[in-house]
Amino acid sequence: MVTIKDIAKATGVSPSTVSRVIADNPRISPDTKKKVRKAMKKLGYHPNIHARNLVAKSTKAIGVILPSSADKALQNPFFPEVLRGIGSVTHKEQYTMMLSSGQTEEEILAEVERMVYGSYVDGMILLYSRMNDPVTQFLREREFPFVIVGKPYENISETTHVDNDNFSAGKEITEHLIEQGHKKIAFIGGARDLFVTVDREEGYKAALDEAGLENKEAYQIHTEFLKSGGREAVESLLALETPPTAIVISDDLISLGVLSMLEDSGLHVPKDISLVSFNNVYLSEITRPALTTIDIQIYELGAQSAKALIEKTVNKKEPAKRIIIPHNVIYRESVSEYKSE
Amino acid sequence: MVTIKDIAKATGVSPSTVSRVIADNPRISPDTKKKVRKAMKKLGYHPNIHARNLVAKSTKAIGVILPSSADKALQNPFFPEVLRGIGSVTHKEQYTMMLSSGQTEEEILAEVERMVYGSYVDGMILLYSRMNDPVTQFLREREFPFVIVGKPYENISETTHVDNDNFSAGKEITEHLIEQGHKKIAFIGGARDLFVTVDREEGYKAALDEAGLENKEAYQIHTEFLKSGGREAVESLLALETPPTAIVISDDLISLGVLSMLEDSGLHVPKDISLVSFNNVYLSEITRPALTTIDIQIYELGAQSAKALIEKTVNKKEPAKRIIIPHNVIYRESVSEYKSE
DNA sequence: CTGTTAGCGCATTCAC
DNA sequence: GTGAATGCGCTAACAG
Repeated sequence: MVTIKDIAKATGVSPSTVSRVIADNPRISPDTKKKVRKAMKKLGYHPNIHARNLVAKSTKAIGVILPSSADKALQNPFFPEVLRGIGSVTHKEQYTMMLSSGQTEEEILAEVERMVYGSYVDGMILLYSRMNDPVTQFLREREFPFVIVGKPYENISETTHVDNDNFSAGKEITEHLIEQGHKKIAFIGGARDLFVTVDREEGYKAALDEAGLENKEAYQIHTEFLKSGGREAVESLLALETPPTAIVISDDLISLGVLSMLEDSGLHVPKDISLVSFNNVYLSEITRPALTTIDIQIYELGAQSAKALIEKTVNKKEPAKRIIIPHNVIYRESVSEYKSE
Repeated sequence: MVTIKDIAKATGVSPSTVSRVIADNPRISPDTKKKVRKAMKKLGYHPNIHARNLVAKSTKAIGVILPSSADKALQNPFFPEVLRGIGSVTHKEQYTMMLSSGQTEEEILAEVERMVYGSYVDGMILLYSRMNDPVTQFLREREFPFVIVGKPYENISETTHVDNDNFSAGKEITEHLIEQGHKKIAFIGGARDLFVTVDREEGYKAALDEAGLENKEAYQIHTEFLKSGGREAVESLLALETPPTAIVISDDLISLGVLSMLEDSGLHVPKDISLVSFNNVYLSEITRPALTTIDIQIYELGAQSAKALIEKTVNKKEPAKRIIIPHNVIYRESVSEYKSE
């Protein structure tokens, strides 16, 4: 391993000079800078982060916390995509990205504690948001920089987060359905304890209200992201005496399941029933018909969160921010006009 | 920040004793251990990794390299799942996991160099395998510990990797089709420069050969993982004068697209045509019909690779290993018996 | 069984 | 503009 001393010896200057060259200290003569840099390249010098961090107190690393991996939601293509977004800026800023999952909430908390106490990272990005989350609490108490992707449950105004305007998104997409003549519109969402779901649903309701449409309780169902649980719910929805002619679904992944079920029951999308959803994950292009969905710019969600976090870590007094990533409707083939009989 | 000294002072012992307690050195009396540990807990001591690593030369961290993120393949649910597997063992072993993506090959190489030269990590897991990969080459030259998930392109016997027996998997699943009476079986695979694809295809061919079935060139097509490129290919396959009655598809994700296309063309799976694929990603349960697929145990692939890597980093002389994770067929509804006319 | 000493690689005073 | 000295927090000899 080639150290600062080695290159000091090689160039005949002192270690501190080399250190200053690395930091690009303006008080070093251009000549020696050039000389030193040449030697660094020639000998293949690379700074040792541990030594550097030990003294500098900054790790140039951020931690990314995934939801507990017991959570099937992890399978959502959402995550690789945020990770990509985060990675793009950490890379550009020469930051390092530490990933932490954990099967249970306790495991996650333990990892987070280790990371902050052991000074592994300068800040954290939470890829989930839960009520009474011990991790969030811990971070807040220690005043450790963090940002949430999504909507915080508590202290919203004091915690910087990057999110979509899910209410508006829900409203817009529902309005699109209404414009197409639909009047009986259902909503299928994931677990109700997620803000995303709730917000999107509120938007859906608001659109119905504004259009003077009936807001039927029976039209709103909540089901697990994946798997069978939802089957019965959807079936009962279709068995209603006046079944919906269109459905707003809170996540592309759920749409996939619903789509299959529908076709299974002999209902064709969009001929017999229309479908819209959210996220614009690659899946939504592959399905037949391709899904009309809201693009929430997942990549950008990640990139912006990383940017905000890094800002926060370099300037501890950076105020809490709320960053809203714009969304837009991607029109594809899962919606058709409804002609009232 | 509470250091070793603080707790030394608090308990009236020397810093080294505290250090020894941390390392659980057997030559420390149970009494002082207890005393010291109590103080650590009380004062909230947590070791500073940077200090520790600076002297100990081991980072207790591993790097995980994703394929270049330009690659759409990153969207494959395969990745979150391997990550989960890796995370489970890093967590258990108190290791840390650093993630690195990068848009281009050069970016990735740069990150890897930074990681090894800056002694960020003790070893790396590569989640891809490519011909003439500069990263692999670099790691090999520097004799830096790494393991590949998948099959290495060069020096197979000298590089430890964890993989499935994709040849057998391809053979078995094809045999299943043959047992069901199918004689005209096609193969749809991803890019041909991936070993996974090739191996699975070879297995498919071997099964045909053994059964004395014709191995038609026109029955084998290769298409991008996602998107439209494949549409025409599949359509031409169906337009053949004797179209296949069953298709082996190299990845669940591709199956999803093919499935939609098929239903689109009015062909019902499995009534009109049977489908089998690989990976057993959660998607394969959701589709209608649910896919008969090969479970390759992605989670285990990740976990074993992490285990192997950690072993290798603690014992540098650990010989190169090849770890084969068993697969098994998951029978679902995308296959039906073929009754020859 | 425990304390003392030294040093890991680097950034940063303080001198000159 | 540059060098010498100091210390970050910890582990690892070497003593005793």
